[in-house]
Amino acid sequence: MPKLALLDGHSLAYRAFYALPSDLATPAGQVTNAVFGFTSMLIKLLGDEQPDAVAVAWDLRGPTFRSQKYAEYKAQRASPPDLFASQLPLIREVLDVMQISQLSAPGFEADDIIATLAAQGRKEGWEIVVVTGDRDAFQLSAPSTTILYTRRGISDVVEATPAWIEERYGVTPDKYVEYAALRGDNSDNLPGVPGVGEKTASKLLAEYGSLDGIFSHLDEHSPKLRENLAACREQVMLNRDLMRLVTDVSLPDASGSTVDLDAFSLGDWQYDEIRPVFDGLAFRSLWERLLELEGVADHSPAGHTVDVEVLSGSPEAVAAELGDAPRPVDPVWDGGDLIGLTFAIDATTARFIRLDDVAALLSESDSIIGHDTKTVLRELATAGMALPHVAFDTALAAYVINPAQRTPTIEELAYRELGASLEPPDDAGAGAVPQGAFDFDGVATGPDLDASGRRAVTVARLVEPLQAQLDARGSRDLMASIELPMVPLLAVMEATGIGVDRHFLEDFGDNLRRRLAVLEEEIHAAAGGVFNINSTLQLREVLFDRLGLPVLKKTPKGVPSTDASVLQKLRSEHAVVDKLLEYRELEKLRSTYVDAMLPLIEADGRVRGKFNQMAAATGRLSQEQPNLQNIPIRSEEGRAIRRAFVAPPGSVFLVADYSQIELRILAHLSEDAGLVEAFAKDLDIHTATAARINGIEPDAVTEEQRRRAKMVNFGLLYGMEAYGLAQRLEISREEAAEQIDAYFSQFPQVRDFMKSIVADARATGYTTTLLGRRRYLPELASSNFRDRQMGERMALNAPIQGAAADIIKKAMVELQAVLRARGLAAEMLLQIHDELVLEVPDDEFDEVSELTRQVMENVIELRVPLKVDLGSGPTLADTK
DNA sequence: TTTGTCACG
DNA sequence: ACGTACGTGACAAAC
Repeated sequence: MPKLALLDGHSLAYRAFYALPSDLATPAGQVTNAVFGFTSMLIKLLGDEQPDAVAVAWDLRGPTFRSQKYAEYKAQRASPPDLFASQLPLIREVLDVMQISQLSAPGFEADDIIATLAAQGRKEGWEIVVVTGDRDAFQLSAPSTTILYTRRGISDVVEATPAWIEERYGVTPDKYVEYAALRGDNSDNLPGVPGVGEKTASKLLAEYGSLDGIFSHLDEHSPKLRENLAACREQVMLNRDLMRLVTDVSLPDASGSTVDLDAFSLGDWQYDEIRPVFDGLAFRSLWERLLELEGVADHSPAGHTVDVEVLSGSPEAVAAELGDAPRPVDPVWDGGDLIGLTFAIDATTARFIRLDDVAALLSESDSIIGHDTKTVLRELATAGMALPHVAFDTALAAYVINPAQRTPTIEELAYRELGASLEPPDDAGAGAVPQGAFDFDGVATGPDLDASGRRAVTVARLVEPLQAQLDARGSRDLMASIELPMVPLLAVMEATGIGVDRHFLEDFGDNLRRRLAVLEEEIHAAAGGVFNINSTLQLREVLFDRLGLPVLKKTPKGVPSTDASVLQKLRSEHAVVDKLLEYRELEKLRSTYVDAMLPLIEADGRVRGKFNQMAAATGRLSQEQPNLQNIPIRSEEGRAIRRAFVAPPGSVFLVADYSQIELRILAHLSEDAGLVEAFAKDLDIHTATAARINGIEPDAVTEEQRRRAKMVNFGLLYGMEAYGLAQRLEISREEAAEQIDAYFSQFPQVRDFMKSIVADARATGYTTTLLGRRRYLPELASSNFRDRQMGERMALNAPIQGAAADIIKKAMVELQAVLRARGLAAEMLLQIHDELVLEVPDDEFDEVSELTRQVMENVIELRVPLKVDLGSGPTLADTK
């Protein structure tokens, strides 16, 4: 028996609207609670009831036969809130894209349409399921017609069978209308008989069988009831007529009096059309539920079961089966160790290769594709194995496509790009496991190889759509010639690490602790009591309440700040402030650079941080555990930490840093004559800037003038305003504004460039670097002034900081190629944004120094020369 | 997990 | 009246 599901659109949408929170919304701010709830109910219905055909009936605005018969019908109803009305077109869109028929008829309500279709369907041998939040539909209940009634919310659905209705209301479905007519319906503005509620109505109907029976035996009722019934007779009869659903509504596309119910059959869903609609509504979980419905596997690109075999045999035989590179791989981990790689063979097959055999399978002439390949390559490098090229990396591609987003997992990417639901790995034992992996009871256990195979296959499928997006953004080259070659290089750098003098660090830590103990005691004495100096809460109390120092600045939360800029200004107010500044400095060194570093030193005396290639929105690298990009250098005390980083005997550190690379990029991009000339002449840029701002000769520039010009120069790169400059220079806002005005009048092309950068970013929604790296700036379109201003500053900075990142990455790739081509043993260890640190054997020093400078200075041709300063020494403290 | 602070470019 | 210079990672405290 075919099954037809009939839905009351408004009724269900309304239930959803009030059942779900109105903060359910798309990122763009469209509230979607009704759409979500409706769609959720629809998907549940499709799964639970498995109907063959579905139709949704809608009420139309305007008069109905009911309102014409009875002007008060639903007259008390307020018009629905805008938030609800605005969602109805979205529900219709969802239904349209799912090819579900929608019906309405002028002068009738959705219920009438449903009653008509149900009556016809029953005649034609369909099983009917009516889904509604309106009790009027109970009159349709029959053995072959189930009413799914949403009692409350969207999940409390009851199957209103004839038995259930009789049990609940004491009447059979065919008497329900008369029962309801007696009782009335407040929501439809139909008054019932006073004194007649649920109990009396069902009792009367049970006794007299019908309204006619009740009214023809009026004398048998109690005087009060008799009076009320008599008075309401007209109203009750009217109620009955209005509540009785019409079963012969003439519907559009009807041939004669009947509709082709087969036309409501569910069609083949076009997932590529449905997905954008669900994506637009941010319906991620609903999309996944949709995919889980029966019949979906055939349409789901990565939903195939991937057959994974644990391959044994000679590496040559495996290589033959794997075919030509590049090879899609997924790493298999067990307890933190890489135990092998799964290679995708085709759309339904993959092979797991143990790590021991991988070595014979992958050489420097091979290439792989994968998701976050650096993690794998680092392990291979650590094991001393040759590293293959990386032909594509899906995680890295996602980063280049949009560097502001958190790096997606392979599952997220599969969902986003392929509309494929990729099951996360099962718990141990669920899928195929590596051969020989058994637990104590002899049950196979270990990493899920099926899941690994699915990931490897998915990686291969993702290349094309991601590459297309890279192409569309003009980022193909950036990806191919910079980001991808960086992967094996960074893997080697991570595996190499840097030498640390543990004993020096421990001694330095002891020294710090002694001095901190003294300072702590002195600070407690000055404060008149013991407190935790590291607690800003407690320190605030001491400084501003107990000692009564003035509050100069507040934190974003509105409480007094105790940061270094505040303490600096309070030095003259109280002797404890100097001690606090010193305490803070030493405590930072102790906690972050001594105590945190010591446990990271590995057995061979080196620390191995991880470079993050997909973190910074500008294209920079970052580093963690430990982060060696922020080792102190500015203060004398902090610089001492650098003595802990040591080159092995027979080698030295070579430090090569770009001089003023960001200002040079600004000169190049703005083509400002003054700036370009200053760099062409290799002048001290801050002195030259000061000379021009002040209209004097460079020789006449004072220290203070240079300091101010330097601040202006740096501030420019960040979209500084007068307020910020004033704060940093500790001058008045007016003076700061004058400095900035003077700068822009001397360097007018810089001003024009900055204006055009922001204008372009506003027009396109993104910025682009010299080498094709995009950064999207949705903040520029924000309705919030502060966010918009932030967006403008980011727009100014991103092309400059990003270009610098592009340039040094390109230099690293080229330098590595040259070093390896020449068979040199020198290794890159660190990249600190505009600086490279290499470890160079003494006998290679001259050659590597010259190569490094050559490569870095000539990696790209700008309107101004790139300049590299070199330093070297046995520790990082003495490389200047 | 968030906040405040501070190290770097 | 607000907040006020870009980009990171790490620590300690406090929730």
